[in-house]
Amino acid sequence: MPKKPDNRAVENSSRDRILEAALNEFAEKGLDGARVDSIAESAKISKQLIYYHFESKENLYVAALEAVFDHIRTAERNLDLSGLDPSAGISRFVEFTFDYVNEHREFVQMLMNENLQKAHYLKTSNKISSMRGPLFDLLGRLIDQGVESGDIKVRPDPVALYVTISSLCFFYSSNVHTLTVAFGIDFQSREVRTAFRSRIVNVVLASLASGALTDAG
Amino acid sequence: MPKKPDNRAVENSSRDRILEAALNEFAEKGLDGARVDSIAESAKISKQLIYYHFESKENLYVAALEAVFDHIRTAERNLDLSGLDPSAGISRFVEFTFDYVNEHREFVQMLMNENLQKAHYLKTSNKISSMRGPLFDLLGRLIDQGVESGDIKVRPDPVALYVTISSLCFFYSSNVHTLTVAFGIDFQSREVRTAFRSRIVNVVLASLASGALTDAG
Amino acid sequence: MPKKPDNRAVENSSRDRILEAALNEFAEKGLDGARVDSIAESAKISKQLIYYHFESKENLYVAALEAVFDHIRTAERNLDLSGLDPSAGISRFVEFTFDYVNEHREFVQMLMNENLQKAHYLKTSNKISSMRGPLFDLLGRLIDQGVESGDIKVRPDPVALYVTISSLCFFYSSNVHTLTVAFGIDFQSREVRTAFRSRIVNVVLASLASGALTDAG
Amino acid sequence: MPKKPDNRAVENSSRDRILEAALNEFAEKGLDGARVDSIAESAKISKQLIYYHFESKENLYVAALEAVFDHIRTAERNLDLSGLDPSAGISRFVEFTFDYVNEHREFVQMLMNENLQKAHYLKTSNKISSMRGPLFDLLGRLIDQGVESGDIKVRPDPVALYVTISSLCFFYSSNVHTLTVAFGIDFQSREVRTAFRSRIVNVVLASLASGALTDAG
DNA sequence: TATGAATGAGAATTCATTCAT
DNA sequence: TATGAATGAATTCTCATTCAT
Repeated sequence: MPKKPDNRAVENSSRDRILEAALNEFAEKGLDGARVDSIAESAKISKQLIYYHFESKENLYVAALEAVFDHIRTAERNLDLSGLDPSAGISRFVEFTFDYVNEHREFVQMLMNENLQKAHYLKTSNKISSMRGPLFDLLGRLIDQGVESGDIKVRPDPVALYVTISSLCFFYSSNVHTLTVAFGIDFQSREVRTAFRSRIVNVVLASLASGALTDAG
Repeated sequence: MPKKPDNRAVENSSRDRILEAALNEFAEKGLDGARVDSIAESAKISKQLIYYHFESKENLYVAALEAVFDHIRTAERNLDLSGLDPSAGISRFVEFTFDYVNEHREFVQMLMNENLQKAHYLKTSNKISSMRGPLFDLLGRLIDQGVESGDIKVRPDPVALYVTISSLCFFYSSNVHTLTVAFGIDFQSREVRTAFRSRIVNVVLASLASGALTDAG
Repeated sequence: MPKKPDNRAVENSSRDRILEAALNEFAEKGLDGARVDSIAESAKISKQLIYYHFESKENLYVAALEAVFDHIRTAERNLDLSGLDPSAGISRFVEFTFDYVNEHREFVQMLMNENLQKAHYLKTSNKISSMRGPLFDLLGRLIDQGVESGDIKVRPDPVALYVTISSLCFFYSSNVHTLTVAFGIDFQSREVRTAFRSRIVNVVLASLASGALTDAG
Repeated sequence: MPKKPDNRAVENSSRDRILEAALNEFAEKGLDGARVDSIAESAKISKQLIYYHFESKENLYVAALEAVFDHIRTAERNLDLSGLDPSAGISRFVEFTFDYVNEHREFVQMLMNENLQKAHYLKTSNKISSMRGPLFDLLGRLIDQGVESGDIKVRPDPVALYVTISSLCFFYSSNVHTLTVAFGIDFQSREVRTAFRSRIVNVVLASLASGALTDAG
């Protein structure tokens, strides 16, 4: 007379389901536009359970925000650049960034939401201690390596490099819709994406080579 | 027996005040977050008057969106690059873009809002016929000129160039808050801004020179 | 073609109707027990109008509390003891108090509610500046008069006298229900009430005469 | 094969803790204002256990009400007036009452709550058979004694006497907060309390002596 | 053109209670 | 006896919109 099978692995805990549903809802609609009812519905639990687990809509939003950062951190930590020369390493780095923001629109949307709210909840959260993540340090090491090996002639400012890469990758993802309307080209299509992806790598490498990103500006 | 004085000038002003207040509110809070009450309050008129002039909150949002595009178009039309060689012209172009997005956060915010809503209202509006604006054509002409004069060795894709410039300028403005949190540097300060502004110019010129932005990618 | 008749006098403003309904509801059920829905229903207006006029349930409670104090103050001011000798004046005073608390259960209930909440809202309200009301001063004058005329042998402490009268009158009204259960007598009936009313007068006069209420205790 | 240890002593304690916590909560907040969650928290047990022991919030309220009456009955039964002459006996009686209501605010609060609800649950409870308690009978005997001995000239109505004493003592405790606000005197302080305590004794004795409390009124 | 009063539909949140273990 | 998870039914409050003038 066996008890219920242990299907814990199969059906996520309802807390997890709530968080996942919330993430989608908040990413798409923002804090104000999101509806607790609709989160409950997609998580297939009663609305009240949300309050049981998360206390308030705002708290849930913060939890979703933290989840999104958790995820990207893990992905970043798994990025392995060992064995690549500086230039290849930076290329890989750019590609990783471009792919991540294009495959994880929720992350991009949450970050946009946060910026629209002047980073209000990011500042609040003490779980998102450092927003930079491990990749920034990686970038620093690549620069050091490149300068040492002579591959990089002029040492770029790491922040400038990081922001440049972020700008080029993030904007493509965050502004797909207006770009698509503006140019009548489908920026979500594989072709356009691929073309921009490699151009961005080129732009970054050209900037490094030219010394455009030095500290002095 | 004409009784009503011709107070069109006065009447107009209340409509304008509403639009201005709405623009601020929508830019900061988005369509969902914005409150009609709060718009009425900052415009110092009754809520009803908003409905008299604009019919609905949604309409008012569209009007604000159109106003924002109206404004940038006018600014773009006033940009005079005559007498500048291609490289200087493109530099000026980049600087204009950078300055505009940093001085007109409402524009940036409205565009972010639109992207979060998959450009829903931009697609709808028939007043915002072309989103590209006059500058895109200007850019085309600069490229032609440069290629002809030999200043530009490899003809870049105009869309790629435009998107690159936009990415670098827009992201800086749209993500100021998270950047500030991430790096503990005040990205709104004049110094940091100036440094990034000239670096962006450099990046664009280096990209052009290196042929990173050709059609082929 | 006459417009609607001016029936303002007949049908109270809806704000007044809300306040009246609220007073009844809060008196009977307390702040927590009261239901905004039920207030709206008895006032025959939409629930939302309550928020339009009073902002919150709590605010409405305070308004009701203030109304109740407004009312008793007016009644007190209309009490005319001129021409009565001290003893008759004090008798009249006691009777007035007894009658008021028995005819205005809402007042008694609101005061009980406040005491259960440690006078939280009474302390908050700045409209209920002085809780003592004009009667306390009147009592002081009666005492002075009586002492001067020799009718009152030992000067009583005015606070002690006031509290004694209040105790005897208020308790009868506030505890009618438990008294009725305890003694199987209907304390709300005219007979019982009348009997207690005159006994209370006697008790107060006896206390005064005996010097039981002097300052020293 | 008895496995369960006899932990009745331990088990009991959680039931008692619930009851104690409930009593405090109900006394302070009333039936409507009380929160089951908050009772569970202060009793340091799970909310479910409350339902296990008491079935419903209402039941728990009744249990708390009964507990409060249980307690005062026990205290009353322990009051020993033997060996005191009628006047001293009545004084002691008054003092006991005054002290009890001032030291047991929960009792006072529960009674106020009941009166606000028109004694609804008092009527219901069959455990609180007689609300009068043993003291009322004691009072009757004191009167008989006093009349017989000649100490009391005019036989007072026992109910009138009881209600008079209750009024004076109970009101002081039930209305401490509003009195404190009204007169700017701390009615909870030992000094004020002591002064009122002895004045109340005086008032009662004066009333008895004067015949103010006879049946006829 | 302008407003104060009023409302319907919804939204977040609360809370007593039950379920499964 | 004990608990954490879960829920139905309210309940307060919000907000875009309309009505009457």
